[in-house]
Order: sequence, then structure tokens, then C-alpha cells
Amino acid sequence: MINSEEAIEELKKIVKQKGLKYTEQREIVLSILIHAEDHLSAEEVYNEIKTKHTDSNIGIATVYRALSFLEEVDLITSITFGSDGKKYESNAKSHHDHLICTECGKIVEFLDDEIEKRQERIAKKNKFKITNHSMQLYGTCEDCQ
Amino acid sequence: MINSEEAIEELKKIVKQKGLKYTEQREIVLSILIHAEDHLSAEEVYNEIKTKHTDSNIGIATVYRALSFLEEVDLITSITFGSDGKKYESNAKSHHDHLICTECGKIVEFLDDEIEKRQERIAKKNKFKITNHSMQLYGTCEDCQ
DNA sequence: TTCCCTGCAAAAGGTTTGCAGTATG
DNA sequence: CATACTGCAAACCTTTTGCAGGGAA
Repeated sequence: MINSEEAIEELKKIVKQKGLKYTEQREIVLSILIHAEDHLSAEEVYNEIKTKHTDSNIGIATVYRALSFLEEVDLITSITFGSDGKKYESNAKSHHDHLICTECGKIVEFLDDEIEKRQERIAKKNKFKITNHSMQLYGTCEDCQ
Repeated sequence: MINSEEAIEELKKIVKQKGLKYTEQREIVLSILIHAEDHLSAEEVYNEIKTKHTDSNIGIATVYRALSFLEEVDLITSITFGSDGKKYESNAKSHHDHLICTECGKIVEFLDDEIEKRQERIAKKNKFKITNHSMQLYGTCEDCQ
């Protein structure tokens, strides 16, 4: 999955398949995450909506429900960095892992094919069927050393 | 660091260095984690103490304070698996990563030298000084497929 | 028309903090 | 003897839930 329209179409399809309803709120939450530069917490998503969609009168509970739903159907992913709590990102971005500066909070995304391959091999060896994975390297970035 | 006594000695040393006090409660929390089979949440540590140290009248707040302290001085590490909340493990165990079954919660620990090496290389390329890292592979284990 | 989804507010869960007393160095 | 640490309870923050009303199919 690559862009915003495709993700929105995917959402419509999934919702239909499951006999559920397509709502503006779910679309807004998904689109916020698609266009976000950073990883956002539930509250940050809520604030974004309050700021950018002043017409929409969304409740925080709906944001939580939408996030759970979107994660369940695999349109978004959550990760937890240290004590910062749960944050979400759109799966429309291609897969990557994270380098995290524990001083300033800077996050660098990266991908290493060899690591990806070895992860598969480890899973197979342990007879796991992998659906997902996350890797975080913690340290200090150049500026903070 | 390898065994319980060494970790306790390390704790005494650190506490002394910082001009802090060595307390039974900190020692108990650390030893619980050292002897734990699993990764424990704050509340699980608290319950263990309540069960195994019936003489000690520890409060949950003290457990949280001890865990934060021990993590800060790098004697224990916290990880967060999905929605299960924060869990702690002793650093006296050697480093490893985690395979996690999203169905039954089973956790398999593993280590892959090649991945460890590549992580170092990636950090260097991005000019990060790594202090720590964690990697989780999520999926279903043999029994749950 | 059906019933899924929403907003609101209350509840729940987990973690932190203030305070007075306790115990360590 | 100074003061860091503790237990308790209250406060806090984040997330979930119950419910009545509203909107998509």
C-alpha cells in the first residue's frame, strides 16, 4: 500500500466486507496518520483533529475506538517507545525499524534487508508464523553525544 | 553481569556512589526480577513480594519507585508487548530478543549474532551511539496456528 | 428501518505524588 | 543527626465502557 487514496479505499473495502459502517471519523483518523510526519499518540491524533477539522465534533473515545479498529484490520501499527506510551503510524508507509535518541526523542527510520531475512529464518526455526515485528535501537544521536 | 550476588553487589555499589541509601525494598525488587522466569509487570512484582515476603510490608508506590530507579541505573530493562503494558526483566540475564505469540502470549527468547552486528553497523552509519535495543517478532506459535 | 457508530460522562486501570513517619549512613 | 526512603492515600492521566441519540446501509 502506498498512498492515501489507496488506504482510504482499503478501509472502505474492509468495512464493507465485515458488514460494518463507513464513517467520517474513521476516515479522518486514518488520514491524520497517513499525513503525519511523526508517530502520534491517541491524544495527539485527537488534538490534530480538533485543530484541523474544526467542523468535526469528534470525541476522544471515538479516536481510541477508531485506532483500535484500524490496528485490528492492519491499516495502522502501534509501537511503544520507553515511557512515552503507545504511538501509532500508518501502514501506508513502507516497513521500517527505528533508531531512537533517548536524549532529544529524535527518531530515524531505517531498513536492513539482511536483518529482515534473518528474522524470517529465526521465526521459521522456532515454528512461528510472523505477522509483524518491531525493532528499536536506543541511544544518543550525533547532536546529543 | 551473570548472577544474583553480583547484581546485588552492583546495586550496593551504585547506591553508594550516588550517596543514596541501600534499602531492603530495592534489593527485594531486584532479586524478584533476577529469579523470575517471565517478564513481570509492576503489579506482578508487587504480588510476588506480597506472597514470598510476607514479613515485608511494601507498598505499590515503592515498587514503582524501585523499578524506575533500577531501570535508570541499568540493572533492569523494561519492554512493552502490544497491549500488555510495561514489563520488566533483570539485566543479569544475557541479552536476547523476543518472539511473541499474539494468541497465547508465549514468549521465546533468542539471539542472533549477525543481527546484533548489523544493528551496530546501522547505528554507526547514522552516527548514533547505541545504549540499548529491543526487537520483537510477533506472530503465532506452533500450537496456535 | 435496522443496528452500528458516535459523543458524552462516568468508571476503570495504571502510575505518580504529597506527606508524615522511619531507617540508613 | 541529617535526609533519603517508605507506606498510605489521594491525585492524576490514559483508556475503556454504558447509554441514549444519530447516521450509514
